[in-house]
Amino acid sequence: MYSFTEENYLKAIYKLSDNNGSGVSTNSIAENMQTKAASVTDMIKKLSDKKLLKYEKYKGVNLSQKGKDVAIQTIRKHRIWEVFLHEKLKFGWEEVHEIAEQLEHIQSELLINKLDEFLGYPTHDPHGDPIPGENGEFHNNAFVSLDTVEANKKVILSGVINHSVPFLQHLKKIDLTLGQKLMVIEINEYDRSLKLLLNGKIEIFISNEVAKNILVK
Amino acid sequence: MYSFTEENYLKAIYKLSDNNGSGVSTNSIAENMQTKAASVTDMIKKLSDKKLLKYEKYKGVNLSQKGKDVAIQTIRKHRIWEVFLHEKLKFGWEEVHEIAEQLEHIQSELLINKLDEFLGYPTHDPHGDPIPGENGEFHNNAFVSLDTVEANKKVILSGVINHSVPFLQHLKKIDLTLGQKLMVIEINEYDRSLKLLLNGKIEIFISNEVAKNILVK
DNA sequence: ATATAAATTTAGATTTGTCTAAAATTAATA
DNA sequence: TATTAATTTTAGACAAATCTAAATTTATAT
Ligand SMILES: [Mn+2]
Ligand SMILES: [Mn+2]
Ligand SMILES: [Mn+2]
Ligand SMILES: [Mn+2]
Repeated sequence: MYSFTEENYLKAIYKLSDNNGSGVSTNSIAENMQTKAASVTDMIKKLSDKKLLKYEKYKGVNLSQKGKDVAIQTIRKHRIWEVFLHEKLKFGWEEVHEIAEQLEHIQSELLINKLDEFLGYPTHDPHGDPIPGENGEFHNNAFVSLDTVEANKKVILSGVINHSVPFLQHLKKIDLTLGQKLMVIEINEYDRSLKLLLNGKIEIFISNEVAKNILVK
Repeated sequence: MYSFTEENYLKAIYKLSDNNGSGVSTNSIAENMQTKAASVTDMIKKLSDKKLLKYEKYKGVNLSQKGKDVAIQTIRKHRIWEVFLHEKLKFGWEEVHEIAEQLEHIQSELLINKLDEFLGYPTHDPHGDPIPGENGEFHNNAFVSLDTVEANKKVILSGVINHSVPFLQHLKKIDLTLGQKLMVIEINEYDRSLKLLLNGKIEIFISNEVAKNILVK
Protein backbone atom coordinates (compact mmCIF):
# COMPACT_ATOMS: atom_id res chain seq x y z
CA MET A 1 0.00 0.00 0.00
CA TYR A 2 2.58 2.58 1.10
CA SER A 3 6.33 2.49 0.42
CA PHE A 4 9.02 2.12 3.07
CA THR A 5 9.90 5.75 2.63
CA GLU A 6 6.35 6.99 2.97
CA GLU A 7 5.84 4.97 6.15
CA ASN A 8 9.09 6.31 7.58
CA TYR A 9 8.14 9.91 6.87
CA LEU A 10 4.69 9.48 8.41
CA LYS A 11 6.19 7.85 11.49
CA ALA A 12 8.72 10.66 11.90
CA ILE A 13 6.09 13.37 11.47
CA TYR A 14 3.79 11.61 13.93
CA LYS A 15 6.53 11.51 16.55
CA LEU A 16 7.36 15.18 15.96
CA SER A 17 3.74 16.31 16.35
CA ASP A 18 2.94 17.93 19.71
CA ASN A 19 -0.82 18.03 19.07
CA ASN A 20 -0.63 21.79 19.59
CA GLY A 21 -1.97 22.24 16.12
CA SER A 22 1.36 23.81 15.19
CA GLY A 23 2.73 22.32 12.01
CA VAL A 24 5.83 20.13 12.00
CA SER A 25 8.71 22.00 10.37
CA THR A 26 10.60 20.88 7.29
CA ASN A 27 13.93 21.16 9.07
CA SER A 28 12.87 19.07 12.05
CA ILE A 29 11.72 16.30 9.72
CA ALA A 30 14.96 16.51 7.77
CA GLU A 31 17.01 16.26 10.95
CA ASN A 32 14.96 13.35 12.24
CA MET A 33 15.19 11.43 8.97
CA GLN A 34 18.84 12.27 8.40
CA THR A 35 18.13 13.79 5.03
CA LYS A 36 18.02 17.27 3.45
CA ALA A 37 15.26 19.86 3.72
CA ALA A 38 14.82 19.87 -0.06
CA SER A 39 14.11 16.15 -0.02
CA VAL A 40 11.55 16.65 2.72
CA THR A 41 9.74 19.33 0.73
CA ASP A 42 9.58 16.98 -2.26
CA MET A 43 8.18 14.16 -0.16
CA ILE A 44 5.60 16.16 1.78
CA LYS A 45 4.18 17.34 -1.53
CA LYS A 46 3.61 13.70 -2.49
CA LEU A 47 2.14 12.84 0.90
CA SER A 48 -0.11 15.89 0.62
CA ASP A 49 -1.34 14.76 -2.82
CA LYS A 50 -2.21 11.42 -1.25
CA LYS A 51 -4.19 13.19 1.50
CA LEU A 52 -1.91 11.80 4.21
CA LEU A 53 -1.17 15.27 5.58
CA LYS A 54 -2.08 18.93 5.26
CA TYR A 55 0.65 21.12 3.87
CA GLU A 56 0.87 24.89 3.70
CA LYS A 57 3.99 26.35 2.13
CA TYR A 58 6.41 27.66 4.74
CA LYS A 59 3.98 26.69 7.52
CA GLY A 60 4.88 23.06 8.15
CA VAL A 61 2.65 20.00 7.99
CA ASN A 62 -0.04 18.27 10.05
CA LEU A 63 -1.00 14.63 9.59
CA SER A 64 -4.53 13.85 8.43
CA GLN A 65 -6.47 11.08 10.19
CA LYS A 66 -5.40 8.74 7.38
CA GLY A 67 -1.76 9.76 7.89
CA LYS A 68 -2.01 9.20 11.63
CA ASP A 69 -3.52 5.77 11.06
CA VAL A 70 -0.64 4.69 8.83
CA ALA A 71 1.91 6.07 11.31
CA ILE A 72 0.31 4.31 14.27
CA GLN A 73 0.04 0.99 12.45
CA THR A 74 3.71 1.26 11.52
CA ILE A 75 4.59 1.94 15.16
CA ARG A 76 2.43 -1.04 16.17
CA LYS A 77 4.31 -3.32 13.80
CA HIS A 78 7.67 -1.96 14.96
CA ARG A 79 6.95 -2.57 18.62
CA ILE A 80 5.43 -6.02 18.16
CA TRP A 81 8.50 -7.08 16.18
CA GLU A 82 10.70 -5.67 18.96
CA VAL A 83 8.90 -7.86 21.48
CA PHE A 84 9.41 -10.90 19.25
CA LEU A 85 13.11 -10.18 18.83
CA HIS A 86 13.62 -9.66 22.56
CA GLU A 87 11.31 -12.30 24.03
CA LYS A 88 11.68 -15.12 21.53
CA LEU A 89 15.01 -14.60 19.81
CA LYS A 90 16.77 -13.24 22.90
CA PHE A 91 18.13 -10.09 21.33
CA GLY A 92 19.30 -7.46 23.81
CA TRP A 93 17.04 -4.44 24.15
CA GLU A 94 19.74 -2.31 22.57
CA GLU A 95 19.73 -4.50 19.44
CA VAL A 96 16.05 -4.79 18.58
CA HIS A 97 15.34 -1.31 17.26
CA GLU A 98 17.52 -1.48 14.18
CA ILE A 99 16.11 -4.78 12.97
CA ALA A 100 12.54 -3.68 13.75
CA GLU A 101 13.14 -0.67 11.51
CA GLN A 102 13.25 -3.15 8.64
CA LEU A 103 10.56 -5.56 9.82
CA GLU A 104 7.99 -2.81 10.44
CA HIS A 105 7.55 -2.44 6.67
CA ILE A 106 6.50 -6.02 5.94
CA GLN A 107 3.05 -5.82 4.45
CA SER A 108 0.55 -8.30 5.87
CA GLU A 109 -2.08 -7.43 8.42
CA LEU A 110 -2.64 -11.11 9.07
CA LEU A 111 1.05 -11.56 9.83
CA ILE A 112 1.17 -8.88 12.48
CA ASN A 113 -2.05 -10.06 14.09
CA LYS A 114 -0.86 -13.65 14.21
CA LEU A 115 2.48 -12.53 15.60
CA ASP A 116 0.63 -10.46 18.21
CA GLU A 117 -1.35 -13.56 19.21
CA PHE A 118 1.81 -15.70 19.27
CA LEU A 119 3.38 -13.23 21.70
CA GLY A 120 0.31 -13.22 23.95
CA TYR A 121 -0.91 -9.72 23.02
CA PRO A 122 1.91 -7.75 24.65
CA THR A 123 1.00 -4.24 25.82
CA HIS A 124 4.51 -2.78 25.86
CA ASP A 125 7.68 -3.16 23.83
CA PRO A 126 11.13 -3.89 25.34
CA HIS A 127 11.68 -0.17 25.96
CA GLY A 128 8.43 0.22 27.88
CA ASP A 129 6.62 1.96 25.03
CA PRO A 130 2.94 1.09 24.66
CA ILE A 131 1.83 -1.03 21.70
CA PRO A 132 -1.21 0.44 19.96
CA GLY A 133 -4.08 -1.97 19.30
CA GLU A 134 -5.38 -3.17 15.95
CA ASN A 135 -7.62 -0.11 15.76
CA GLY A 136 -4.91 2.31 16.81
CA GLU A 137 -6.02 2.78 20.39
CA PHE A 138 -3.29 3.60 22.93
CA HIS A 139 -3.72 2.58 26.54
CA ASN A 140 -1.78 4.92 28.73
CA ASN A 141 1.05 3.37 30.64
CA ALA A 142 1.22 4.72 34.16
CA PHE A 143 4.99 4.46 34.36
CA VAL A 144 6.96 7.05 36.31
CA SER A 145 10.61 7.93 36.02
CA LEU A 146 12.81 6.48 38.74
CA ASP A 147 14.03 9.89 40.00
CA THR A 148 10.53 10.67 41.27
CA VAL A 149 10.12 7.46 43.29
CA GLU A 150 10.28 7.78 47.08
CA ALA A 151 12.62 5.66 49.19
CA ASN A 152 11.78 2.12 50.31
CA LYS A 153 9.08 1.53 47.70
CA LYS A 154 9.32 -1.64 45.61
CA VAL A 155 9.09 -1.02 41.86
CA ILE A 156 9.70 -2.88 38.62
CA LEU A 157 11.88 -1.57 35.82
CA SER A 158 9.38 -1.18 32.96
CA GLY A 159 10.94 1.05 30.36
CA VAL A 160 13.34 3.78 29.36
CA ILE A 161 13.02 7.36 28.15
CA ASN A 162 16.41 7.53 26.48
CA HIS A 163 16.45 4.82 23.77
CA SER A 164 20.07 5.24 22.71
CA VAL A 165 22.25 2.18 22.33
CA PRO A 166 25.01 3.52 24.66
CA PHE A 167 22.47 4.19 27.42
CA LEU A 168 20.86 0.76 27.03
CA GLN A 169 24.27 -0.91 27.04
CA HIS A 170 25.17 0.95 30.22
CA LEU A 171 22.02 -0.28 31.96
CA LYS A 172 22.78 -3.83 30.84
CA LYS A 173 26.30 -3.49 32.19
CA ILE A 174 25.09 -2.53 35.68
CA ASP A 175 22.45 -5.31 35.59
CA LEU A 176 19.46 -3.05 35.13
CA THR A 177 17.26 -5.00 32.76
CA LEU A 178 13.56 -4.96 31.91
CA GLY A 179 11.39 -6.57 34.61
CA GLN A 180 14.08 -6.13 37.26
CA LYS A 181 12.66 -5.66 40.75
CA LEU A 182 14.28 -2.75 42.56
CA MET A 183 13.94 -0.38 45.50
CA VAL A 184 15.39 3.06 46.17
CA ILE A 185 17.18 2.77 49.52
CA GLU A 186 18.94 6.12 49.58
CA ILE A 187 18.54 9.48 47.86
CA ASN A 188 21.52 11.81 48.04
CA GLU A 189 20.22 15.34 48.45
CA TYR A 190 23.36 16.88 46.98
CA ASP A 191 23.15 15.54 43.40
CA ARG A 192 20.00 13.42 43.62
CA SER A 193 21.99 10.29 42.87
CA LEU A 194 20.44 7.06 44.13
CA LYS A 195 21.41 3.89 45.94
CA LEU A 196 19.28 0.99 44.69
CA LEU A 197 18.63 -2.54 45.92
CA LEU A 198 18.28 -5.04 43.06
CA ASN A 199 16.17 -8.15 43.64
CA GLY A 200 16.52 -7.57 47.38
CA LYS A 201 20.19 -8.52 47.06
CA ILE A 202 22.70 -6.30 45.33
CA GLU A 203 23.23 -2.60 46.03
CA ILE A 204 24.19 -0.24 43.23
CA PHE A 205 24.59 3.52 42.77
CA ILE A 206 23.20 5.46 39.84
CA SER A 207 23.35 9.11 38.89
CA ASN A 208 20.28 11.30 38.64
CA GLU A 209 20.92 11.50 34.89
CA VAL A 210 20.43 7.73 34.66
CA ALA A 211 17.48 7.68 37.08
CA LYS A 212 15.60 10.30 35.04
CA ASN A 213 15.72 8.02 32.02
CA ILE A 214 14.41 4.88 33.70
CA LEU A 215 10.68 4.14 33.87
CA VAL A 216 9.22 2.00 36.64
CA LYS A 217 5.82 0.92 37.88
CA MET B 1 24.44 -5.05 1.00
CA TYR B 2 22.32 -5.97 -2.03
CA SER B 3 18.94 -4.51 -2.92
CA PHE B 4 15.66 -6.44 -2.91
CA THR B 5 15.70 -6.40 -6.69
CA GLU B 6 19.24 -7.68 -6.97
CA GLU B 7 18.52 -10.54 -4.58
CA ASN B 8 15.38 -11.43 -6.51
CA TYR B 9 17.22 -11.50 -9.82
CA LEU B 10 20.00 -13.66 -8.41
CA LYS B 11 17.48 -16.06 -6.89
CA ALA B 12 15.59 -16.35 -10.17
CA ILE B 13 18.76 -16.93 -12.19
CA TYR B 14 19.95 -19.50 -9.65
CA LYS B 15 16.70 -21.44 -9.97
CA LEU B 16 16.84 -21.26 -13.78
CA SER B 17 20.42 -22.57 -13.96
CA ASP B 18 20.71 -26.22 -14.99
CA ASN B 19 24.43 -26.42 -14.22
CA ASN B 20 24.93 -27.47 -17.85
CA GLY B 21 27.14 -24.46 -18.32
CA SER B 22 24.55 -23.13 -20.74
CA GLY B 23 23.68 -19.52 -19.98
CA VAL B 24 20.30 -18.53 -18.61
CA SER B 25 18.39 -16.63 -21.30
CA THR B 26 17.11 -13.09 -20.96
CA ASN B 27 13.58 -14.13 -21.87
CA SER B 28 13.39 -16.92 -19.30
CA ILE B 29 14.47 -14.51 -16.57
CA ALA B 30 11.91 -11.97 -17.78
CA GLU B 31 9.16 -14.56 -17.71
CA ASN B 32 10.16 -15.80 -14.26
CA MET B 33 10.34 -12.29 -12.79
CA GLN B 34 7.17 -11.10 -14.54
CA THR B 35 9.02 -8.24 -16.19
CA LYS B 36 10.21 -7.25 -19.66
CA ALA B 37 13.31 -8.50 -21.47
CA ALA B 38 14.64 -4.96 -21.77
CA SER B 39 14.53 -4.55 -17.99
CA VAL B 40 16.41 -7.82 -17.59
CA THR B 41 19.15 -6.69 -19.94
CA ASP B 42 19.55 -3.48 -17.94
CA MET B 43 19.77 -5.37 -14.66
CA ILE B 44 22.17 -8.10 -15.77
CA LYS B 45 24.57 -5.40 -16.90
CA LYS B 46 24.57 -4.04 -13.36
CA LEU B 47 24.96 -7.48 -11.82
CA SER B 48 27.79 -8.17 -14.24
CA ASP B 49 29.55 -4.94 -13.23
CA LYS B 50 29.30 -6.12 -9.62
CA LYS B 51 30.87 -9.49 -10.57
CA LEU B 52 27.78 -11.39 -9.49
CA LEU B 53 27.45 -13.08 -12.88
CA LYS B 54 29.16 -13.54 -16.23
CA TYR B 55 27.38 -11.96 -19.15
CA GLU B 56 28.03 -12.31 -22.86
CA LYS B 57 25.76 -10.34 -25.17
CA TYR B 58 23.11 -12.53 -26.77
CA LYS B 59 24.53 -15.58 -24.97
CA GLY B 60 22.74 -15.44 -21.61
CA VAL B 61 24.24 -15.32 -18.11
CA ASN B 62 25.93 -17.61 -15.58
CA LEU B 63 26.19 -16.82 -11.89
CA SER B 64 29.65 -16.33 -10.39
CA GLN B 65 30.46 -18.01 -7.08
CA LYS B 66 29.64 -14.72 -5.36
CA GLY B 67 26.30 -14.59 -7.17
CA LYS B 68 25.49 -18.16 -6.18
CA ASP B 69 26.33 -17.39 -2.56
CA VAL B 70 23.93 -14.46 -2.44
CA ALA B 71 21.19 -16.52 -4.14
CA ILE B 72 21.61 -19.44 -1.74
CA GLN B 73 21.61 -17.21 1.34
CA THR B 74 18.42 -15.58 0.10
CA ILE B 75 16.84 -19.00 -0.39
CA ARG B 76 18.00 -19.96 3.10
CA LYS B 77 16.33 -16.91 4.59
CA HIS B 78 13.16 -17.52 2.60
CA ARG B 79 12.81 -21.10 3.76
CA ILE B 80 13.63 -20.44 7.41
CA TRP B 81 10.99 -17.71 7.48
CA GLU B 82 8.51 -20.13 5.87
CA VAL B 83 9.15 -22.60 8.68
CA PHE B 84 8.56 -19.85 11.25
CA LEU B 85 5.30 -18.76 9.63
CA HIS B 86 4.03 -22.34 9.40
CA GLU B 87 5.28 -23.82 12.66
CA LYS B 88 4.95 -20.89 15.02
CA LEU B 89 2.33 -18.59 13.53
CA LYS B 90 0.19 -21.42 12.11
CA PHE B 91 -0.04 -20.11 8.58
CA GLY B 92 -1.21 -22.66 6.02
CA TRP B 93 1.48 -23.96 3.68
CA GLU B 94 -0.22 -22.18 0.80
CA GLU B 95 0.10 -18.83 2.59
CA VAL B 96 3.73 -18.77 3.67
CA HIS B 97 5.46 -18.21 0.35
CA GLU B 98 4.12 -14.75 -0.36
CA ILE B 99 5.06 -13.35 3.05
CA ALA B 100 8.47 -15.05 2.94
CA GLU B 101 9.11 -13.24 -0.35
CA GLN B 102 9.17 -10.07 1.72
CA LEU B 103 10.91 -11.39 4.82
CA GLU B 104 13.77 -12.97 2.85
CA HIS B 105 15.19 -9.50 2.21
CA ILE B 106 15.60 -8.45 5.84
CA GLN B 107 19.27 -7.77 6.33
CA SER B 108 20.76 -9.27 9.48
CA GLU B 109 22.82 -12.43 9.57
CA LEU B 110 22.40 -12.58 13.33
CA LEU B 111 18.64 -12.45 12.94
CA ILE B 112 18.44 -15.41 10.60
CA ASN B 113 20.83 -17.46 12.70
CA LYS B 114 18.90 -16.73 15.90
CA LEU B 115 15.65 -17.55 14.13
CA ASP B 116 17.22 -20.78 12.86
CA GLU B 117 18.18 -21.67 16.43
CA PHE B 118 14.72 -20.71 17.74
CA LEU B 119 13.17 -23.11 15.24
CA GLY B 120 15.52 -25.94 16.20
CA TYR B 121 17.65 -25.88 13.06
CA PRO B 122 15.00 -27.15 10.62
CA THR B 123 16.30 -29.04 7.58
CA HIS B 124 13.29 -28.55 5.32
CA ASP B 125 10.70 -25.87 4.70
CA PRO B 126 6.91 -26.46 4.73
CA HIS B 127 7.01 -27.53 1.08
CA GLY B 128 9.70 -30.14 1.69
CA ASP B 129 12.47 -28.07 0.14
CA PRO B 130 15.87 -28.37 1.84
CA ILE B 131 17.20 -25.40 3.83
CA PRO B 132 20.83 -24.62 2.97
CA GLY B 133 23.20 -24.22 5.91
CA GLU B 134 24.99 -21.10 7.04
CA ASN B 135 27.81 -21.88 4.62
CA GLY B 136 25.50 -22.69 1.73
CA GLU B 137 25.74 -26.46 1.93
CA PHE B 138 22.71 -28.43 0.76
CA HIS B 139 22.00 -31.83 2.27
CA ASN B 140 20.10 -33.95 -0.21
CA ASN B 141 16.62 -34.91 0.80
CA ALA B 142 15.86 -38.50 -0.12
CA PHE B 143 12.18 -37.87 -0.76
CA VAL B 144 10.37 -39.77 -3.50
CA SER B 145 7.16 -38.85 -5.27
CA LEU B 146 4.09 -40.72 -4.08
CA ASP B 147 3.32 -42.25 -7.49
CA THR B 148 6.47 -44.39 -7.26
CA VAL B 149 5.68 -45.85 -3.83
CA GLU B 150 4.65 -49.51 -3.72
CA ALA B 151 1.46 -50.63 -2.01
CA ASN B 152 1.24 -51.27 1.75
CA LYS B 153 4.31 -49.27 2.64
CA LYS B 154 3.95 -46.68 5.38
CA VAL B 155 5.26 -43.24 4.41
CA ILE B 156 5.12 -39.65 5.66
CA LEU B 157 4.04 -36.72 3.54
CA SER B 158 7.20 -34.60 3.44
CA GLY B 159 6.83 -32.14 0.61
CA VAL B 160 5.40 -31.12 -2.73
CA ILE B 161 6.75 -30.65 -6.24
CA ASN B 162 4.00 -28.32 -7.41
CA HIS B 163 4.09 -25.25 -5.13
CA SER B 164 1.00 -23.52 -6.54
CA VAL B 165 -1.59 -22.17 -4.15
CA PRO B 166 -4.51 -24.04 -5.84
CA PHE B 167 -2.66 -27.36 -5.57
CA LEU B 168 -1.77 -26.76 -1.91
CA GLN B 169 -5.33 -25.74 -1.12
CA HIS B 170 -6.59 -28.92 -2.77
CA LEU B 171 -4.32 -31.05 -0.62
CA LYS B 172 -5.49 -29.21 2.48
CA LYS B 173 -9.11 -29.79 1.46
CA ILE B 174 -8.61 -33.56 1.23
CA ASP B 175 -6.69 -33.57 4.54
CA LEU B 176 -3.27 -34.17 3.03
CA THR B 177 -1.00 -32.03 5.18
CA LEU B 178 2.72 -32.02 5.95
CA GLY B 179 3.77 -34.79 8.33
CA GLN B 180 0.63 -36.84 7.57
CA LYS B 181 1.20 -40.60 7.88
CA LEU B 182 -0.19 -42.47 4.91
CA MET B 183 -0.11 -45.78 3.05
CA VAL B 184 -0.94 -46.67 -0.53
CA ILE B 185 -3.53 -49.43 -0.28
CA GLU B 186 -4.53 -49.71 -3.93
CA ILE B 187 -3.01 -48.73 -7.28
CA ASN B 188 -5.40 -48.65 -10.22
CA GLU B 189 -3.51 -49.94 -13.26
CA TYR B 190 -5.78 -48.10 -15.70
CA ASP B 191 -4.98 -44.46 -14.76
CA ARG B 192 -2.51 -45.01 -11.92
CA SER B 193 -4.86 -43.33 -9.48
CA LEU B 194 -4.36 -44.32 -5.85
CA LYS B 195 -6.39 -45.26 -2.82
CA LEU B 196 -4.66 -44.04 0.36
CA LEU B 197 -5.11 -44.76 4.04
CA LEU B 198 -4.57 -41.67 6.20
CA ASN B 199 -3.36 -42.15 9.80
CA GLY B 200 -4.53 -45.75 9.59
CA LYS B 201 -8.12 -44.49 9.56
CA ILE B 202 -9.60 -42.65 6.61
CA GLU B 203 -9.49 -43.86 3.00
CA ILE B 204 -9.20 -41.34 0.17
CA PHE B 205 -8.68 -41.48 -3.61
CA ILE B 206 -6.23 -39.31 -5.48
CA SER B 207 -5.37 -39.00 -9.16
CA ASN B 208 -1.94 -39.82 -10.58
CA GLU B 209 -1.57 -36.10 -11.34
CA VAL B 210 -1.83 -35.35 -7.64
CA ALA B 211 0.34 -38.31 -6.58
CA LYS B 212 3.17 -37.21 -8.88
CA ASN B 213 3.36 -33.88 -7.07
CA ILE B 214 3.52 -35.26 -3.55
CA LEU B 215 6.85 -36.11 -1.90
CA VAL B 216 7.09 -38.71 0.85
CA LYS B 217 9.74 -40.44 2.89
C1' DA C 1 21.73 -19.05 -49.16
C1' DT C 2 17.93 -15.83 -48.45
C1' DA C 3 14.11 -14.55 -46.20
C1' DT C 4 11.44 -14.57 -42.24
C1' DA C 5 10.83 -15.13 -37.38
C1' DA C 6 12.34 -14.98 -32.67
C1' DA C 7 15.28 -13.32 -29.18
C1' DT C 8 17.99 -9.72 -27.47
C1' DT C 9 19.80 -5.20 -27.03
C1' DT C 10 19.64 -0.12 -27.40
C1' DA C 11 17.46 4.44 -27.26
C1' DG C 12 14.74 7.35 -24.94
C1' DA C 13 11.22 8.09 -21.20
C1' DT C 14 9.14 7.55 -16.60
C1' DT C 15 8.74 7.01 -11.49
C1' DT C 16 10.60 7.31 -6.85
C1' DG C 17 13.61 9.29 -3.89
C1' DT C 18 17.53 11.83 -3.33
C1' DC C 19 20.96 15.75 -3.79
C1' DT C 20 23.32 20.74 -4.48
C1' DA C 21 22.96 25.40 -5.42
C1' DA C 22 20.15 29.27 -5.98
C1' DA C 23 15.90 31.87 -5.09
C1' DA C 24 12.14 33.10 -2.10
C1' DT C 25 10.05 33.63 2.29
C1' DT C 26 9.87 34.23 7.20
C1' DA C 27 12.20 35.32 11.59
C1' DA C 28 15.45 37.88 14.31
C1' DT C 29 18.13 41.93 15.40
C1' DA C 30 20.05 46.30 15.50
C1' DT D 1 11.97 49.72 10.33
C1' DA D 2 15.80 48.19 7.70
C1' DT D 3 19.12 44.69 7.47
C1' DT D 4 20.83 40.32 8.34
C1' DA D 5 20.07 35.54 9.37
C1' DA D 6 17.59 31.31 9.24
C1' DT D 7 14.26 28.50 7.07
C1' DT D 8 11.99 26.79 3.23
C1' DT D 9 11.13 26.15 -1.54
C1' DT D 10 12.43 25.71 -6.46
C1' DA D 11 15.39 24.44 -10.32
C1' DG D 12 18.01 21.14 -12.24
C1' DA D 13 20.46 16.85 -11.87
C1' DC D 14 21.22 11.94 -10.62
C1' DA D 15 20.73 6.82 -9.48
C1' DA D 16 17.74 2.73 -9.38
C1' DA D 17 14.47 0.20 -11.65
C1' DT D 18 11.17 0.02 -14.97
C1' DC D 19 8.80 0.56 -19.61
C1' DT D 20 7.78 0.99 -25.04
C1' DA D 21 9.37 1.13 -29.53
C1' DA D 22 13.00 0.59 -32.63
C1' DA D 23 17.33 -1.56 -34.03
C1' DT D 24 20.33 -5.48 -33.98
C1' DT D 25 21.67 -10.20 -33.70
C1' DT D 26 20.73 -15.10 -33.83
C1' DA D 27 17.78 -18.94 -35.15
C1' DT D 28 14.61 -21.20 -38.40
C1' DA D 29 12.59 -22.29 -42.70
C1' DT D 30 12.11 -22.30 -47.37
MN1 LIG E 1 12.36 0.96 18.29
MN1 LIG F 1 10.89 0.31 21.29
MN1 LIG G 1 8.48 -20.21 -1.00
MN1 LIG H 1 9.02 -23.29 0.30
